[in-house]
Amino acid sequence: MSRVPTIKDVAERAGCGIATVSRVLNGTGSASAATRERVLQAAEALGFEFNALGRSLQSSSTKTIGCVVPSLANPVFADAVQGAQEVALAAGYQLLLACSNYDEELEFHAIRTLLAKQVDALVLTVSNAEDSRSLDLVKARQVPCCLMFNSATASFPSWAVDNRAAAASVARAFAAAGHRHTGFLALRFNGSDRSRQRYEGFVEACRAEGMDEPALLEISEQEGQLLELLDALLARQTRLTALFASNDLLALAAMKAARGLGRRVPQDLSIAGFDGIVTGLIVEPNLATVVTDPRAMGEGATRTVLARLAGAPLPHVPDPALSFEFRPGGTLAPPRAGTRDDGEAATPPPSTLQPPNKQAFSRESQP
Amino acid sequence: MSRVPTIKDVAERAGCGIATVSRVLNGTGSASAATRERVLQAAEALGFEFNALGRSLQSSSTKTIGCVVPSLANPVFADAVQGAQEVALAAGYQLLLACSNYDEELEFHAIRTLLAKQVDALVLTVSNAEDSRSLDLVKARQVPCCLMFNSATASFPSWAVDNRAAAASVARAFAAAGHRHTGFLALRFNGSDRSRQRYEGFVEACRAEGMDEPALLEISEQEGQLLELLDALLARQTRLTALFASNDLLALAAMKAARGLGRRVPQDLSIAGFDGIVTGLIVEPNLATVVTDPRAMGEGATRTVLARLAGAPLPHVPDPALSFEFRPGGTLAPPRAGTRDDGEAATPPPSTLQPPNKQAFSRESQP
DNA sequence: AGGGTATTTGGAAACGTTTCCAAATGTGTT
DNA sequence: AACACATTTGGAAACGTTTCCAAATACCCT
Repeated sequence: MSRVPTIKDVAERAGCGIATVSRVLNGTGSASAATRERVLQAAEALGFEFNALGRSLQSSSTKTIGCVVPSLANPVFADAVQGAQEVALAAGYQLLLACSNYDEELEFHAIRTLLAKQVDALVLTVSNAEDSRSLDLVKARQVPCCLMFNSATASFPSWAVDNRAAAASVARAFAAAGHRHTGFLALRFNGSDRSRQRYEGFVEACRAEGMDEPALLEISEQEGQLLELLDALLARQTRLTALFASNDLLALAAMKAARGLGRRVPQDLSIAGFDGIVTGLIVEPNLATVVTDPRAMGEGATRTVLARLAGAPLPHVPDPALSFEFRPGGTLAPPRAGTRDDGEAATPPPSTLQPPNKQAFSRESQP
Repeated sequence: MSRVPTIKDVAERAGCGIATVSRVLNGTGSASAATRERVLQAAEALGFEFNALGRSLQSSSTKTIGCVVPSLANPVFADAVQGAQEVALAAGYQLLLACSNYDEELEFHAIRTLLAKQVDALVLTVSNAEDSRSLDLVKARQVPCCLMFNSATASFPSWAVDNRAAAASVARAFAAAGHRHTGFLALRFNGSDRSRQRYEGFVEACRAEGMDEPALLEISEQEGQLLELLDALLARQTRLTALFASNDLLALAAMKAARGLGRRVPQDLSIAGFDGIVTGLIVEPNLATVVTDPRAMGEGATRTVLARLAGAPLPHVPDPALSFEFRPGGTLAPPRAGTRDDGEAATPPPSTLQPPNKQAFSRESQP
């Protein structure tokens, strides 16, 4: 029942002042061999551990980094957080994690709480980086902050992919395969500026390629019935020959739904995703997608804020326009002749790009 | 450049004492309408927010729950953490997250740090719950703690499945299909007591079913070449007709490797996994597996510690022996006649169990 | 032995809060 | 006008550290 020992208890037991204990245990300042020994002994005997609260209050550094992502259910963010966590750990920091669930209100609240807890820095993926109460708050508080996935802003650096350019590469792949009637599939559009940017880039590139304006298939908030909603949505879209989903999870769900409706992938409907999650390489045929490296983003963003904290030169942020790679896959093929409405012969899908990544499993783990 | 305002600044601006500010802003104790107004005004003007360090130091409560899992790369843990996070948030707590990377040393260090940061409680998945330095430390510190995935111990409750019983159900399914030569596939065995328990349960049940002693296929530490190692491993095991992987991720990898070796699944090799991750329902054929609910475990474990903190009656922990369900799948079928070495006719796989969960996608999210 | 320097030591302030307690102010009653 | 009593208020202690600074002690040299 004895409460957790404090430095005072150690001092008393060692018969010295608390200042001495602090110096000995922290290895700062000098102490005679005799006292050092007594202090060490006392600390050991009591099982003493410093209370980080007192320390942080005094030093105004918590060795903690706040991290906010929309959700961990998407492996993209789980990987990023994992990367962030590892980098933080290596530098002696810990991660205070919050999930915003794609809700701007929750996001704001989470960041406020993290700031109240005096995190030394923030690593965030926000709902809308360009106009964000959350980021305004961060700016006002002057806490080092780096974004992930969001595009960089005037105030904050970011480790991200150029979503517009990446989406354009999908549009070009669709065009090269001979598609004209395409669709863009998004889930809860307004919780994610990334998704909107992908849509914009896709529309623009489709236009540039002389394709029809893509249909926007948006699924709203409802939880728990994604497959049903997709069924309904796809059943209505009979002209589409190619579908670009704003992420791989959605693409895989669409694939399943389409097949449930009796539409073969890719013969009746080509599908491309975004992110390059490993599941896309497990399904048959492999999912065509834009491959990104979420783990690297989490690591990078964390290294960036750590460098700012250390006053060290900031690490080089890779060019977002070069941080992705379109990966062809069996889900993307020319439309069948019957569904094509232009006169050209079917073009084979581009095959100049790298084969599916053999190492993709390398980071997997076990329960 | 002005530093973050403290309660003292507010008091000064409002022309009152800090005690009054504290009372007004916390809504505790009384204050005249006039002062209340002045305080509110001053706080607003300065953009004041309480510093949680000072508060926690005084109240000895940080409203923070420490959480340690082996890794977020496995969706099982990502889901559990997500669940824990949501439950914590709803109760006004935040999650301080650490990943142990299946390393007992890292695990211990993480928990020590969390304790130093004065977390109010812990939610953990440890390497080995029965004999754990980490848990000894937790016990010594008397911090409320609940496990996830690990089996409950004398000292700590847990939200988990009965790994032995679950593994036995796989053995029975193999037996019912007519398999005799089976194998158990594990990755880094000694980082996970769950994996060991599954092995034990599997071996025991195989014995009870009169099958051959299962081959143990263990993959050691090396990162970055899982598929290659699997290839080598499987190439050597030609007698096996059925393989039980200690988790779905591994099962899916094995499936891919087997196919790469020209062995058809399930005709040449049946495969079963563990966890019931959604990817198993996306691949063709669907992965036979033991379905669990990791999110519920994260939520439950967190509710358990929250109840202890609140002095409320602890929530009922579901029976681990009933917290899983074997799900048949196309990857598990009777062995081909040629590979069978007993005289019996092939038994069709059990079909009494529920169909694959249609709602499995319901919790997915987007980037 | 005495003076000087180098080392060791502990008291006290500070970090930002909450809360106890006593003082001050306000209200109502005779 | 005096009193009892309720409300409002602020000073001060406490939470557990680190660190400044001055005091105390040790050591060396003449």
